[in-house]
Amino acid sequence: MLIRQRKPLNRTGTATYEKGEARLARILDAAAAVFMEAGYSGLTMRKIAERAGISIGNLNYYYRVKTDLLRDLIEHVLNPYLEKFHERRQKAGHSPEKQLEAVLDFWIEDLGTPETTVFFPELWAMGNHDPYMADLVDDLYAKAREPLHELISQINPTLTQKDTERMALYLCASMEGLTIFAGNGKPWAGQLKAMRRLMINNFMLSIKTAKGKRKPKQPA
Amino acid sequence: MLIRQRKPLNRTGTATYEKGEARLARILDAAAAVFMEAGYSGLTMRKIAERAGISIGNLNYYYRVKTDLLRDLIEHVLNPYLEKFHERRQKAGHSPEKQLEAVLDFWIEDLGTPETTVFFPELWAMGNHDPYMADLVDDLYAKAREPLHELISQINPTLTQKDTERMALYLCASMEGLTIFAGNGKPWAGQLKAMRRLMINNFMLSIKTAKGKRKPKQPA
DNA sequence: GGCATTTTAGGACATTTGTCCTTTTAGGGC
DNA sequence: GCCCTAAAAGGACAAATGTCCTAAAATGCC
Repeated sequence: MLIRQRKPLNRTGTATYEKGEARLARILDAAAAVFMEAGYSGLTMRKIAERAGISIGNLNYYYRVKTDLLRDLIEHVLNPYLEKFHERRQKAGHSPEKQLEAVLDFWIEDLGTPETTVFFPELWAMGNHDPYMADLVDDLYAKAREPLHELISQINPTLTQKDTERMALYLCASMEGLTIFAGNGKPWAGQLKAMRRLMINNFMLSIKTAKGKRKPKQPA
Repeated sequence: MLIRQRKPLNRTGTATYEKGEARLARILDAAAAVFMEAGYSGLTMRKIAERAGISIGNLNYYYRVKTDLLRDLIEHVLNPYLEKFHERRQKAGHSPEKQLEAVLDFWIEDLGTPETTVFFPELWAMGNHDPYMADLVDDLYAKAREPLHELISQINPTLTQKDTERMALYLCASMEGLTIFAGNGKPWAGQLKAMRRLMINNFMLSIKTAKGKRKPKQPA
């Protein structure tokens, strides 16, 4: 009797041929599209398959379980953000003030895109019920705040480490919160630019006027 | 032949006897509990019935369709917020500055509760796929911003209507965004009070230093 | 060109879920 | 105490959904 070995269990989200590789990317694109339209609760394997133009059986060949697909999907959508942020920061090579303004500018501008407007609130909600998602989101934001942290510290060197972190979190939270009100299709979407100016001005003011307790001795 | 009339179609979320009234409240409580634990995607009629200690048939007697239950649930959870906000504002009867600080204080404090931390992100996500929910959330925030609007205008009367609205939105968005990072169980939950101080200080600074274009003539 | 492996399709199955129906029990008005 | 309606239970059903299985088709390698 032949003991038929099932498909290797760890075969999930991988392909060997180029064709499979391309299909994999299409699947994740399709999943992202469905996710944006219908949200997490409306994300079904059949909708993804239909969107990708393949059969359920084929989709199941690439992703045996839905959770694996979901995780790959999140990474597939999230990764470009960190890249974009990093690259954008490099470009603004002026003073710390100008650099920070450039980063914030980009951040707030991005929050007006349909992808960000829809995707992130969904992530926040998922994070409340799924520890894995919570960790993923926390990591992403921690990395996104790093440039803020560094630049704030340069603009106002008297701030302690903790104060700088809090200031960065303040900026981050304020901008992310704006998504709900001035994101794509939201009631205040038309005033996103005005809000951006208002926020960045106030951020700069807050950073510069914050009185730090750090000794003014500069170690390096 | 007797034409058997079905249960009246508009019979949804109402009860005639006191017993039914109490059951109705228990159902919404149970629904809220399930919603908080499992999110919208995990909210099923059977879970609600089990949580409320009744049968699915009985639950279906009160709510024939799930959407009706969901809408009542949202209202059931949202209504207390506006009441609490209104009542809190009355209490702080000092200067506009003190009043505003009191309102913001309460707002940020509330965002640390489990209910708010879990419930609102879920609403934001739902608002992206359900126009009804989007309207509901927008209305709620519009009402919640009214006190801010009024107090900001008193603190800095040189601001135009539009500038005042934007400033109110800025505060609102910043605070709501903090939910994701310093809400109940979040990584920064322990520093919620510090963040509250930081934010309110900066809010006050922003309001006072904002240079308005309004003519200083006071119409009334 | 043949062959092993990947890729694809289609069907099938158990479970879950919203909704409905019928029957039984309880409550209030007369 | 009777009767009509409300309240409650339990079962049932169709649709949706995640997962699995098998067979066919495509693909790269020798």
